Amino acid sequence: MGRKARISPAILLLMTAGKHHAWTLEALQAGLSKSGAPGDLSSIFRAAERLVTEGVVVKVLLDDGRARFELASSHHDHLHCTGCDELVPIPCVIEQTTSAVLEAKTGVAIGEHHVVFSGLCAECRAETQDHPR
Amino acid sequence: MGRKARISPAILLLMTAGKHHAWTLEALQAGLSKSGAPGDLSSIFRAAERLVTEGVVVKVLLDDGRARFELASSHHDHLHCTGCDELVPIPCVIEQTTSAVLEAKTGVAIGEHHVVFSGLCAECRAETQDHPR
DNA sequence: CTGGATGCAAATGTTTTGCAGCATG
DNA sequence: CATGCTGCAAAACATTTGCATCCAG
Repeated sequence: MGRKARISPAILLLMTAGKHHAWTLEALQAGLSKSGAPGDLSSIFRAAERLVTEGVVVKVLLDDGRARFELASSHHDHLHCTGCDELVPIPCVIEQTTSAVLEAKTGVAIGEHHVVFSGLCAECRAETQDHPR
Repeated sequence: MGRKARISPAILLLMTAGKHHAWTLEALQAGLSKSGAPGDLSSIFRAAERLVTEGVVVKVLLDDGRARFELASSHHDHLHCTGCDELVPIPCVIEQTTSAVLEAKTGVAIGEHHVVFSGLCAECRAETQDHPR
């Protein structure tokens, strides 16, 4: 085989550590760097994509233009704090029947859904008060 | 004031015409061009942003990396056909209580939510069968 | 040796900004 | 003749790819 794949395992380690729920490529790079495993964004990108292909990790595309990677697990939706940028997992809010009804109504075969609630977490609200403008 | 703003009204005209529900910048450019009002993407971009600021239009960020603009109206969610790339409006699927419960549980002050169902519409499913690979 | 992983650099795709010109009022 | 919209060009951003290299087996 090839060189001992340093990045992929390190990514999984980071994610398992649980500091964040979802990681941008830059966050991964920063985290890896701290762990003494610096790496190029492209390498991290490829490792992350590899993990996605393997089904170990899923890619979450937020509408802020940056993708996040998180450990694959049962489906859930997300809550995005626009202040600290943290992505918090929440139980899926779409009932199974909802998709079925939509399919019946629209004729569109629904494959998946993405739900993102956005707002400010308690901490960020406090900070906002400190710096009103 | 400045030159008669050609683009903004033309955009609204296009959107009102109702050919699509949501328009990417390129779709707007193509549509305007057909209407005899060619324009630069940057101008269209600025006009669209202006309309957003005025509250006439809203920007919808899909996770395919391209923003869409649509006429502002009552809140609704979306159904995205990944085949023809059309964005279909659907009634909001998030109950008011859902957000409230989430706020209570997480402490996050929820400002808004984005729900996008994705799949293949009937037409695109048919085409897919024609071209299995 | 061989194949996969890595780093660096460059290409991509889209959005955004800088800047000078010009039409409209 | 001032305002602000426009077009062209280039910057900004995040992602993605090309390519030569390197290392474990």
